[in-house]
Amino acid sequence: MEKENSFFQRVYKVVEKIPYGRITNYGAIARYLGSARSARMVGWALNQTKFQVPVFPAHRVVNRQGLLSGKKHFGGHDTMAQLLLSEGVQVVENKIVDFADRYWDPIKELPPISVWLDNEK
DNA sequence: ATTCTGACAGCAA
DNA sequence: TTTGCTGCCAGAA
Repeated sequence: MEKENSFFQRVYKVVEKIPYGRITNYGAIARYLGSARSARMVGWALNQTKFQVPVFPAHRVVNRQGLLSGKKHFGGHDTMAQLLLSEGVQVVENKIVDFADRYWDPIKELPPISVWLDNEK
């Protein structure tokens, strides 16, 4: 069990806000949360959301090159790619085709994390 | 308690 | 341009 406002919890809150059909990357989330060098941990956090119900949109997070680096953690074969395809996001050879157009940056789209946290108190 | 290992990314060489 | 090291946080051994 983690603390309520642990880094992990924050990651989840941000990922939940990623719009349908849009994607972002690990680094962007880390930066948004104020620890720019924790991109790695974002992935680690998502790893704990496997097989969660309702489906946690972890498939909307890829690495900065648009590659589905977390693919293997979705069990089966191309589950991650298929989830994306079902949202209209084209994937070719583990890579998102129109990455730039689909890109969603939490830093631009969401209010500052500080404001957000206040809101929930 | 200490050490290791990640779904990454930035920077030094 | 490519490779390698390091930071960051949490959990497992």
